[in-house]
Amino acid sequence: MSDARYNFKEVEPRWQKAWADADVFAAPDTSDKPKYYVLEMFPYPSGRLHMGHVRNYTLGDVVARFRKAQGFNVLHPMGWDAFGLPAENAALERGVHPGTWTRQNIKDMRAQFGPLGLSLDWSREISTCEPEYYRHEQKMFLDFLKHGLAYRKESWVNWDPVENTVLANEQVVDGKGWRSGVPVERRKLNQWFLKITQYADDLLQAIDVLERWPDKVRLMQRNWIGRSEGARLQWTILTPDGTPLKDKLDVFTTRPDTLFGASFCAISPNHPLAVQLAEQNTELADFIADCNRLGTSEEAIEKAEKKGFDTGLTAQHPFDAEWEVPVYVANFVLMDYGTGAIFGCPGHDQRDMDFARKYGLPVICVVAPKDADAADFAKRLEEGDEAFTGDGVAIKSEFMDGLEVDAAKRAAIEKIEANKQGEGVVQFRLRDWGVSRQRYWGCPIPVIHCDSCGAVPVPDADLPVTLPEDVTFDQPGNPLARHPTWKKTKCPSCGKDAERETDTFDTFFESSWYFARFCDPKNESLGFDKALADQWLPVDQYIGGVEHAVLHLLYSRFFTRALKDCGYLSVAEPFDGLFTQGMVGHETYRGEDGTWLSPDEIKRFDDGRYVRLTDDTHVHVGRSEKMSKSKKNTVDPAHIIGTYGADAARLFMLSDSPPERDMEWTDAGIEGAWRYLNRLWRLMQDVDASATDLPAVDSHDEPSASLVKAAHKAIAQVTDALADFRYNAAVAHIREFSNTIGDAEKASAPARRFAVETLARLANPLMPHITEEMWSALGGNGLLVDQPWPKHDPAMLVEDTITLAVQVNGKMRGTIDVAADADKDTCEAEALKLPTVQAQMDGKQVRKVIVVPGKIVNVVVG
RNA sequence: GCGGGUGUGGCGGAACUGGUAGACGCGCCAGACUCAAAAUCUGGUUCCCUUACGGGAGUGGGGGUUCGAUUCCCUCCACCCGCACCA
Repeated sequence: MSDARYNFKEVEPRWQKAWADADVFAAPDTSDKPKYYVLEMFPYPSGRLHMGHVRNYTLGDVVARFRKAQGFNVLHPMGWDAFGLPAENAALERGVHPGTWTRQNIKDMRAQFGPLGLSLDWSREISTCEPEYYRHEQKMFLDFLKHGLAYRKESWVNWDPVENTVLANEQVVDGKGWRSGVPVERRKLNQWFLKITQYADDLLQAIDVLERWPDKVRLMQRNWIGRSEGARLQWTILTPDGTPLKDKLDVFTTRPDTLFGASFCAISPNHPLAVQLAEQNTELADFIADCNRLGTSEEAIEKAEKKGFDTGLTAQHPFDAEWEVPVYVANFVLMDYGTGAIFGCPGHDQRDMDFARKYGLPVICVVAPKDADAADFAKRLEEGDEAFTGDGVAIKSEFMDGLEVDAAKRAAIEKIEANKQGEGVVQFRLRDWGVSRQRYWGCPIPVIHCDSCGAVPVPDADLPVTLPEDVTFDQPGNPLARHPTWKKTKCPSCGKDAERETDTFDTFFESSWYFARFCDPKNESLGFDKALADQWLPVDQYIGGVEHAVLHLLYSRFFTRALKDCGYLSVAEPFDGLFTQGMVGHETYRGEDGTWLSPDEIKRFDDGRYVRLTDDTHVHVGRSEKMSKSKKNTVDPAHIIGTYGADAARLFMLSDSPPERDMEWTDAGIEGAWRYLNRLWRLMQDVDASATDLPAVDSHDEPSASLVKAAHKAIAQVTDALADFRYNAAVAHIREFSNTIGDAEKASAPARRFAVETLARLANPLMPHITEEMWSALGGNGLLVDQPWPKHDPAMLVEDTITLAVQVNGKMRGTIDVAADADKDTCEAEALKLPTVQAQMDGKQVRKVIVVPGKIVNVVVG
């Protein structure tokens, strides 16, 4: 009699050691097998693994183990996204150096990874905060400079007043910093930019090719890139006394067809013309200052009134020199989009309509629905407050009259181009990626500023530019900027005294190419060897949270293209398949005073009431929300794994919900998973390991035959489910199969042994430790992790007799058992014999009988 | 406001190209074992009527197509997510 309970504490570490000793997860660069690159978004080394990590890496591990068994040469690496602000905050709070803090966290987290039993190739581990890593991205940046893909310019930026640094557009969410959560301010700074807009069209079009990406993410990227077709046209600006300004006003529009409905022009408060006018006009200067003070937060925009300031200038209509419209500075015109100037057509743009009504500007209808009475429609529109933005035909528009919107647009653009007043253009919402950050714990930007030569690249021979260790965090601001000596250097070009760039790269810089570094992680002279990158890339299956849909995932797509154009590698798309997993949540609890309570501060009664342990007061139970410290609903993975083991944690995570959906962590769920492991354990102990002589399926031994058939069915079902990320369904099929084995008491010993062995093999990617133990107990050769994936025999799925559903008028009335190849007449006759069918036919006639072979018999009566 | 997604028992969720709705699990109920508990095992568990046999209703609401709809079409509702003064 062996142990009644499965002892994971002994079993799991033993197999982890066996895998490590045999080095089974190392990915050789040369192999006969086809490659398969599985990657999960690498973690920031916070020091603590959380449940979100466990879910992410478990999902990736299932992919990796399944593909390995299917005969692929699997690359499944792990590393650390090690630069970032939390390290500096730790330095500030505890006086520990960011490097020391980060490296200790990496050590701690690596230790926490061990008990999970993941199939990782640790020989490829990388850490982005080490010069061995970031020196290569300094080189890449210099190559981008040479290829015109990086530039420096002064511009308005998003300034996070808490993090004391600039943020990229993608890092501003609802007008707030993505990490600090405080409203960003606008500042004008000199910044380094990467020319992501150069690839806007390609990044957009190639989304169509990313068929193995979630539609949601593809859509988000499409919207973010925001392509719109329209025209740019130049308006001549006249001063109040009628003299034209030297510079014409460049305006972007998507509706050139509505030009004859123009009633004003408006420019952004930050438009050069506005700034210039404000120099002589304090009222305008105050207005501009007012606009800039306004936050960009959601509420601020919502509440903000559309305000304009009449400059007194007028703009000459492009198609009619006699026609002049007023020029406003308006708070709703963005300097960041288009040209920072618009023409207003109140009849066909709601915002322009609101503006026109407020400032008493004319409303001219120039598009009417095809079937409407044009004059009547125009009258109502021009008297009302609603703009018409639908499709229709141009009216009161001279040469465009009668044309539908699209045709009118083309005609307008033709005319504008013929008149040399502008041209048809494609405008993107996407902005260039600002990568300068005024922080210490990041990769130094390898540039030297010289008074005579300007910004000079650091020569290749002087790379890497490493971070100084002796920095202080006793005051706000960038420690690099106030370091006494670090920035002092000589100009590589003229040799005079010069200063280093003290900004560092955005942390998304490191994560934009790490997947390529894993292909050749030890390369000292290059970021990676081109041949190796070409061999392993693209990543076949990438897995991570949807929160990076337009951050990391877009930057990486751009970066890979830029690297390609600089000759680093050959692929343009880094991630062939993407899977975005849901969050791990937990119920939340609040006391009567509103404070959050953790699960161990409350007590649940059988009747469903919850009270606070300290004083028995009522506890409000909230819905499941993403685990967070502030809501006190976190569950520590280390504690769970210590109590139930990695396999139980993995099983629960995989079985509870489909992987793309949010899941709720519950005690009952993990308990249930743990019970199942013990069930597997007992199942295994009932098997005679020596019964290896599985006979051919014999109809005289029905119990054995059906068990073997069930095994083949399970192989087919589990294989399909694993192949398309239906892991919860895979678990259901595995459990169903174990129920079948448990019930098959009359099956022969060889049949039972075969079934349990098959079960172990199918469950291996999900529960690698206990299945390895089962394999070994059944006398399997070598390690289960090295075994090929089982194949089902299609002949085994064919049944002799089948059960057909019988309906009367579409309602289920019973079932019949017939031979699998029974003809329609037989099925019909059998169905009509059913008493429940007869009862329904009382006094009625059979109109017809529909027999769908193998599916259903439907008797239509009436 | 624009765009997208989701809606199935007490709960998480199954259901291939329209064909036995509720697989699998959680929870719950009953029983076995036990002095007792835990663990385990057996049976039950969509709702309503019925001792049972059986019948009726049922996949967010309403309508449609079909012999047959969770699945296809129209419409409405609720919730979630993304973007948001984008010219």
